[in-house]
Amino acid sequence: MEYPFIQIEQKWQKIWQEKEVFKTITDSEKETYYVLSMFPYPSGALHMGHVSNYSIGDAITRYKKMQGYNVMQPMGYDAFGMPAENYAIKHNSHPKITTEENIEIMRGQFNSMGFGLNWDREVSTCRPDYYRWGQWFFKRLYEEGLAYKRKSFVNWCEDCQTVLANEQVEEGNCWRCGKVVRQKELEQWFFKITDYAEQLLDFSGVKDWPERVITMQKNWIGRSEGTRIDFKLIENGEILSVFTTRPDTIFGCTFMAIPPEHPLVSRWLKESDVSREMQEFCEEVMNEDKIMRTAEDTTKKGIYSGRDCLNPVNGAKVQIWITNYVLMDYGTGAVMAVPAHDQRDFEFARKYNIPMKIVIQNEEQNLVLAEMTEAYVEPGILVNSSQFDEMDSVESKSAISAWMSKNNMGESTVTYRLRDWGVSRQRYWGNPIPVIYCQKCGEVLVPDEDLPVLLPDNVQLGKTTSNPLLSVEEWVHTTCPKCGGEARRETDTMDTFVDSSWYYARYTDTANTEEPFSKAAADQWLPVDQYIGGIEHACMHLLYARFFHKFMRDIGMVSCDEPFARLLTQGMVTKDGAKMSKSKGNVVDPQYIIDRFGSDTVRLFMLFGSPPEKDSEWSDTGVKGAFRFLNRVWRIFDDNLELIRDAADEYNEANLSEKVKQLRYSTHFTVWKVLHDIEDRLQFNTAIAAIMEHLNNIYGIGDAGKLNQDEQSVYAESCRKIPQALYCFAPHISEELWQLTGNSELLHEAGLPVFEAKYLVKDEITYVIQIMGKVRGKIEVPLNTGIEEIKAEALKNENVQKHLEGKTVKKIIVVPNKLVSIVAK
RNA sequence: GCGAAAGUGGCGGAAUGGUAGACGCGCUGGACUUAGAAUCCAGUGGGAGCAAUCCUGUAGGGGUUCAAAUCCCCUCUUUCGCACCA
Repeated sequence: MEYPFIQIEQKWQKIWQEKEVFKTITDSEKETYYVLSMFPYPSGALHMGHVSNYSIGDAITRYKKMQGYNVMQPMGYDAFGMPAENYAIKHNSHPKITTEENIEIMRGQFNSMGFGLNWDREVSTCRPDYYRWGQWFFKRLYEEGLAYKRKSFVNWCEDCQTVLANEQVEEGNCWRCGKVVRQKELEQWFFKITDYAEQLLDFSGVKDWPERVITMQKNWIGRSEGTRIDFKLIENGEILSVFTTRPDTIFGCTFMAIPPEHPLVSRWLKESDVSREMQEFCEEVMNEDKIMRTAEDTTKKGIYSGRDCLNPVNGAKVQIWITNYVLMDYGTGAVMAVPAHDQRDFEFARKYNIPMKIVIQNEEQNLVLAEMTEAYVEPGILVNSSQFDEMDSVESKSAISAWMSKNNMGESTVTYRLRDWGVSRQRYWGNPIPVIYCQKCGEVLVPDEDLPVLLPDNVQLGKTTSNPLLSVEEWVHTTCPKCGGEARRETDTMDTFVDSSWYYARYTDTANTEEPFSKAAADQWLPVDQYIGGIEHACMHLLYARFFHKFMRDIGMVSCDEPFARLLTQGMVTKDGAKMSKSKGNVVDPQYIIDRFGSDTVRLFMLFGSPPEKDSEWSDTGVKGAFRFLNRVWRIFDDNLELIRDAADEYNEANLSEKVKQLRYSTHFTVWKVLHDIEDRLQFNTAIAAIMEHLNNIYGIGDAGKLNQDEQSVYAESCRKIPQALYCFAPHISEELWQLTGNSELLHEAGLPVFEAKYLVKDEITYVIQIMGKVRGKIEVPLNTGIEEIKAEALKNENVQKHLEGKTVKKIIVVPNKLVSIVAK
């Protein structure tokens, strides 16, 4: 017989809803706790990854509820984005319709899982009441000088007349028509996240983030101290700046390397005397994959631009080469090449017969150009460097920088790998950028009272050239808010990362129609106490959200420095060792599993399978195992209900058998273990394992009816603790059993289970005896036995004596309550 | 290529310097049953042995330590990210 999970789950979901258990309490004296799982893209159905992720959030929510916190666990939808638009183009539908349909389905699935979500606070980024405030934020960023426009390259398919995302480019070709993708320069909007680079490197405001996420973000930001050096073009004296971390090698600079994207190059390409080879070279390099281009083992190539500049320190003439190994996005987009002391420059110079010059000598002073097979990149002594000769190269860096600064040749500077955040998207299904272009007034922001700029419904998807919104003539044509004259709307929409950069704050005050959220609501709830989501967001989403948060703080909207106090990066759900995906055909539909085994079983399996931050492997038989366990729990209660419900709390210690005393130890140990694993380690799999082990111990007692009355009390207690211990992982069955055993309050009101420390104390301690690191025996000694006595006891052990024969004991190490290690030779 | 992490039985995993393999799956044997399913009990890294016990074993190689899955170095493999996927 299977336990009646369908009735039980429906019953409790209804009760939680009717009693509004998971609504936040207003004006509460209780301390708040904000649990947030990354909101899903409404793809149409929950997948196992969602179920796994949200089971973690719900377990934490229920734990904190039991602890008495005023908990908020909201849910919403990251509803803008490319998939909905692509789907609409393919199926000739509208993203608004399909998205809302999908949201309906997903909400139903969330409810059938019984998650304790605060549905009053649902957000969906594609609804005007949400995206209105995204536009509002764009304006505030603009006003603070943190939103600006500049030219930038995009993937462009000439055939489809459209901009392609990186994932739509397959081996350099368009995913739809297969034609080659080119780089096209467009005016684009950027957020100046680099202004916050220094603050984003500071993680002192977070309480508990995985060290690896912090490391990844630090590397992503990539702070680098160095020197800006200004070279002058010979032809017109124009300044070409480079950034270098090796100013000590400046006297060894023999050429200049710049990428084809460099503004100087675009200018030269337009001049009449430009060579065909140079044009072709630039074209070719610009369309190469950027990751491959910077790869160390990629063949370096370049072409002499025909222009030269002057090395400011010695007036040497330096050729300017256009190359494939320098990126426009980093530093100043130009590199002073010192082939003798940089490996990439070395390879390049050898290939094109560019001269080299040694300016740093090794300790033996025996570096000779002709014999070098690779660049000398180690520190050394400066040579051929004028007044800096004989200086230590490391020390010379600051000296040379200072000297150049004094003589207006450059200065010390800090550069970041982090680039400004390009937010322009030439797509329909996104948040319109609230800017109007007027012939007279130029770039004008849409006034706050006119927000939101509504996304028009009647767009011609897939049939337009370039930007979809351009097809809606009546929408594009508008009047200038300043002069009332004819004007056009910006037709770019915003990156969906903008929407997800502040949603956590909107949840605190979703009903607000005057502002994104009130300061009071934000102060009550922020920062998010526990944020849960995938590691794949380590650099982008999490960094963008931190940037937004710091900006919101700077304009007085929030008080704290960080959006997410604690972060848990959960693993993905795999099957047959691979990520579940339609293309691999290894997708398991959660709904089917919920219908067959119930939400409690699915949750229990997902949480038991692996620790939350690791990937978990789906297993059909494993799910049955989780189901079997819940049935075993149910059966113990079903078989012994009167006994468990009615047994007296008090009992006479003298009448307990050793076996029952061990059961009592198991009860209290299990409670301790569950609390410890959740509270201190967020490791649910071992907490669940402990409950399973305890249940095995209960089964080990056999027929409870045969126990004496005092023993039955202990037995009853061992069962009564289970609903409280299991509540976070399998809440429905736990509530049912709790009620069946005579309790009228709900489990979150009952609070966390308690254990008694006195029952965790064992009077005999087992010591493992090691000789030279190998286990040779075990001894049982009474608690608090002295160290000398333990040593003596260990040496008496028969097997130990056997292994000590012919050896001398040099040292005995005693680790209290654990082991004795004997060193003998 | 660069950055980050992971690698333990047939499988998911436990142990974060101190008895490797808790717990679950699977498998094997037994009980119950006309039979099957379900359930319950027992066993289960590999090797030797009747047994006590011994040897071996945490991707591979080296090191630190009385003691290493755990710390350090090198190699290999897998996963995530690389800025227009969310």
